[in-house]
This record gives sequence, C-alpha cells and structure tokens, in this order.
Amino acid sequence: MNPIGDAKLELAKIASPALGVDETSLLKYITYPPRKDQGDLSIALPQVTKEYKDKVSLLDGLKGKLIKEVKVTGIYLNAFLSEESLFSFLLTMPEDYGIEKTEKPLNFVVEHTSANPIHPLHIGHLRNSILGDVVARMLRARGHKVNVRFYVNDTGRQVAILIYGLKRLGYPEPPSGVKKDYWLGQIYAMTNVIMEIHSLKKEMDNLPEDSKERGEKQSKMDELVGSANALREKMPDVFDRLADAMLGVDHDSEVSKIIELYEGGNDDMKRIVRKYVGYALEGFKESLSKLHISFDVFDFESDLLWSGEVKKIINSLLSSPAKFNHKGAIAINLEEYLDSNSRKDLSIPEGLEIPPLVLMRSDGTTLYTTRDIAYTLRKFREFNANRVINVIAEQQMVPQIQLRASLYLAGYKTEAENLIHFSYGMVNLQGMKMSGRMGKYISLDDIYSMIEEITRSKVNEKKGVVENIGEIVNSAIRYPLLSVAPNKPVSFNVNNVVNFDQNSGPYLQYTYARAFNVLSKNETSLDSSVNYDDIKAEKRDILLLIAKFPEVFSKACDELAPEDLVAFLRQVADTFNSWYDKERILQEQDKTKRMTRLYIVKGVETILRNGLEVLGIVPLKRM
RNA sequence: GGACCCAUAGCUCAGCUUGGAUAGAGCGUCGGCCUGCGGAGCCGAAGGUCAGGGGUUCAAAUCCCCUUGGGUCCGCCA
Repeated sequence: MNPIGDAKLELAKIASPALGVDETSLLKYITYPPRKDQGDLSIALPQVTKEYKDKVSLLDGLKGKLIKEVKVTGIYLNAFLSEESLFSFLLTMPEDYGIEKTEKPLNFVVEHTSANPIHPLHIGHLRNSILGDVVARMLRARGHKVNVRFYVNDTGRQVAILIYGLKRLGYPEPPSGVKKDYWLGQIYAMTNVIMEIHSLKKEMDNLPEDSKERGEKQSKMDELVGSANALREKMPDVFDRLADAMLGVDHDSEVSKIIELYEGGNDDMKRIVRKYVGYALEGFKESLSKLHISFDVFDFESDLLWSGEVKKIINSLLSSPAKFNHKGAIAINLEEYLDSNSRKDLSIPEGLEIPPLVLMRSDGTTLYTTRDIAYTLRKFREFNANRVINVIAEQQMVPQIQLRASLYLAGYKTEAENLIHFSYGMVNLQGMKMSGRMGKYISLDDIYSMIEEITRSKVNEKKGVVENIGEIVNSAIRYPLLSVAPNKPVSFNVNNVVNFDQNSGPYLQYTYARAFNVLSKNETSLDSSVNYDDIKAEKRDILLLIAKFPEVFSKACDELAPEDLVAFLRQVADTFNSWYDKERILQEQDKTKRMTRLYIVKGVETILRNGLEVLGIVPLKRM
C-alpha cells in the first residue's frame, strides 16, 4: 500500500502522452512543491523537455482518479489530489501500514560497537551502538535477514596491558557492588599510566639536563602524573599496590609474553583472558540493554587465530604478486596492484594513496587489519551474507579501505565489493576531550544516570507514569544521535538532551500518547460515513503525510538514513499537534466529521507507532 | 605535504545525492493562549552576504574550480 506512489504513477501516466516522454522517466521528475497552494505533486517542465512551452495547451484539463486537476504555473506542472480518492486507503489501512517489504530480501551482517573490552562504553561508542542498532532495525523492517555481531578485540596489546596489570595485582576479582567494566577500566588506565611514566622517565634519563627536548618531556610527564593522581584518588590502595608491584619490571617483555601465550592458545592464559574480557562484555551488555540494544553473536578475535583462519588468509596473500618487503616486514602493495576501475568498485577515493598493508610483523605476529580480513570472510560465510556492514568511525577509513583492497587482491572480489563501511563522525561532549588510555571519559552509564535523574524529576513534576521513565530516557538519548546525518559531527549536550520540547524523542512519544488516547476513548466503531468536505487545512496536510509514509520509510531504510525518518515523524507530530489545538475530535457533534477525524488520528497513530519502532523508540500509551 | 569530512539564523540542525517556485525547524529572545478530547501543547514577532571568490546554467545553498577556517587520518597501534 503506497498511496502517494500510486498518485505519482497516475500523474506520470496521464502526463506522458502530452509531454511526449515515457512514464518511467517522467516518474523521476515528480517532486513535492514547497508551498501547498501550488499543489500536491509537481514537475519542473524544462527538466523534462525543452519544448515544454508548445505543450502547455495539451496538459490543460488532464485528470485521473487520484488526480482531480492539473495546472501549469510558470515552468511547473502542478497536480492536485482528490481528497476523496486519496482518503480511501485509510479505510482499509493495516496495523503495519507503511512498513513496506523489499522485493529483493538479502542477508545482511551488521557489525557494530565492537569496543575494546578494557573499559566501559563511552559517548563515542554510544553513537556507534545506536546507529548500528537502527541500521539493523531498518533492514529487518524492510524484510531483510539481519545478523548483528560484536567483534571482541581480545588479542590486541590493550587487553594484554590490562591482563598484565591484573597479573601484578594477583588476578583479583572485582569487588561486589562495582560494575565490572568500570573496575577493569580503572585498572587498565592505572597500568597504562604507570607504564608510560616509567618509559618516559627512562627516555628523560638519557637526555641532557636543560635540553629543549627534555623540557618537552617534562611537561608530558607532569600531565601523566596528573592523570595518575586522578586515578589514584578513586582506588588508592589498588593503585599503590599496583605501582609497587610494577617497580623494576620490564613491562614490554611482560606484555609481549602475555600476547604470545594467549595467541599460542596457552590454557591458563586463555582461562584468565576470557574471564576478564567476559566481565567487560557483561558490563557492555548491561549498559546497552537499557537502550534495547543487543547482539546475535560475539566473535572473538582469538578464535580466528586459533582456528587457523588468519593463517589461511595470510598464506593466500603471501602468494600474491603484490607481496613485498616493507621496511623489513612482509606487506602487500595495495596502491600499485589495483587499477582505477577496481578502485571505483571498492569506493576508494581517486586521489588517495593506499598505504601498504603489513601482513606480519618482523617477529611473525599479525596485526589487527590482517585479522580483520579473516573476520570479514567469516561474517560473509557464517550468515551466507550478501552484504556486510561495518559500523565504524570515520577515523578508520584507511584501514577499512585496506581491508577491502586486500580482500580484492586475495581473490574475494564479491566480498570486497559488498563490504560496506557505514561511517559516522565524532561526538563532541561539550568540548571535553576524552582518553580511554588515561581513564578520562564520561561513560555511557554516567550519561544515562544523569538523564534518568532529570527525567525522573520531570515525570514527578508532571505526575506522569513512573514505569515508563526508562523508555523516555531511551528516546531522549536516541533522538539527537539519530536526527543528525551520520557523516556529520554531532554535539551531545546533556542540557539539550533533557529538553523534551519539540525537537526530541519524548515529544514524539507524547504526541503518540495523545493520538492513542483519543482513539482509546472513542466508543463508536469506525465505518465509512466520512465527510470529505471536512478534509481541509491541517487535516488535508496530515492525510498527505500519512500517504507519503511508505515512501519515506522505504527510502530511509534503503539509504540507511535514519535522520530522514526522524525528520518526517517530527513533521507529522507538529502538524497533528497544530490541528489538535484547533478542532475537536471526540466532541465534534457532526457524526461524519467525527468519523473523518478519527480516521486521520488513526493514521497518525499508526505511522508514529510504526516509525518509532524502527528507530528503537517505544511508543508510549501513557507517560 | 597528501587524503577524507564539515562550514546555512545568537546556538543546535534540515534542505545538497537527482539544480527549479518566497532557504525551513527547534532552542534561546520578545509577545499572546489554560471552564472542553493529555499544556512534554498551540498562535505570533524579531533573527540569513547559505564561509569567501570564480565558473557552468534559462535557473545554484545544491554541480565544477580556487581560497579560507575547523575536525580526522596518513604506525611492524587498534
């Protein structure tokens, strides 16, 4: 059911002979006029044909079933829709109206969040998680099969540093009452800061007093000591014990040893690493569940090493002609072995010089991007995926390009072309700089609590429903991150987020509740005694918006553009509220007018409900 | 130095993909609306060299080129 689509088809059909342009190409030129007195559908004639002036007379008086009149105004052909014909779809509108299924369902893997399991999730991950979740919801709503995965980077140096710190502390258990990922984050940051202080000190000892370089190092040292003090304040005894235990130890070789043992599959080390990484993941799941975000599969990077999948892809790349020696390490030359056509197929910018991909360090160990090649193949294989979408920050553009290029050179052309980097920009949190390594960040949980607290006081103030506070917080958090185009930087300001005025998730929920409650208080059943003369002003605007919803939904999902859906729902809510204040619905005495208006409310209720669900926002019946 | 992203009202953002009619919202500011279906609402006002310059076009916020400003990336890190 796509009412506006039908109207466009009809316009194309009736205008096609007069303009001498075929229907399909005419369809592309149909737009919506900026002002409503200009019509409901419009075609800029010069775009269609240069000789439009000769054809104006032929266009005069055209009409159809949905189109009651066309008018030529200046260079435009404007069409006006018949309220009565258009309204008819509302009489038979299904519950899932607008959630149009695609004609070509595909299998999609969506990988998102994939945060390092060494500290709690923070505001940067929040944008990733919410975009990833909504991308998955949009694709599912379109009828695709979707598999959501989280990649656990458990073989990196950062996890090894965390494990090293824990080892020096005698592998303690997290104290009860403390969230496990938070506790791990503190220990990781402490270990890291102490390591950096030690190595900086060593560097400084080798520099002459008074040298400029030494002065620079000193100011860096002051900064590190500042971070260390801040960390110590939170857990003084743990910090002191760790600092003592780390004195006089060669940290780098200890960390390397941990990596070596773990990658080699040492049983004790496997048990230890998996336990602590598991704690971090527990924390992630807990934080994200409050926002209704979950995963189908957690993939461990280490499994790819142990299973030999990484070795296999390396071996196949080793026989590639693009293999060369890069500063003593084995690497793949991605720049010279891809022609301009392949680059285009892989969406690699023309002017970009692709850095070589180091396959193996000179000590024989592998790097993240190499392992990611094996992981990409696993994602395609295990879900029989047509496309794999990686929701990853724009900063990782180059590694993502290297990944696609490497897959291509390894002979996985289809996979390379169907691997999509869904890129998003930075999140600025009121100008504050964050650093996971230094333990300086505002965690997702902190943000959630702040917003929850303010929401609670607002709900109490308005004597609202306490049980739904969580849903209001969820929509308040999602809205600002979904209403901005992903490639734009977004600023996340808690003061703005808790403003539940028009530009907010709670406003949409409020509007939904309004519409729902009108319908729930209606005691007569809906029949076809509609008064078509009553469809004017805002009511007519709303009818048009309801008619457009299937098209907006499909386009937003196919283009992975949640912001379009958000903007549309906002417009629906605004128009509905504007009308609501002017006219009565249930109290309207004329039965046919009341019927007409109830159908319109029903339409608003339906598209807000369906639209919000796609965005992961729960439409509330009471708030 | 090279690459990518961004620049629209005091602030936060739509509109740019596919050029088209008087560039739209929200916040904030100022002024109104609570005896009726949910006031988290409604109505109104002020506020713009669409970063700057050039080009293409009947037509440019939108496409192309240059410049400026901001962000990010360019590692045997992830």
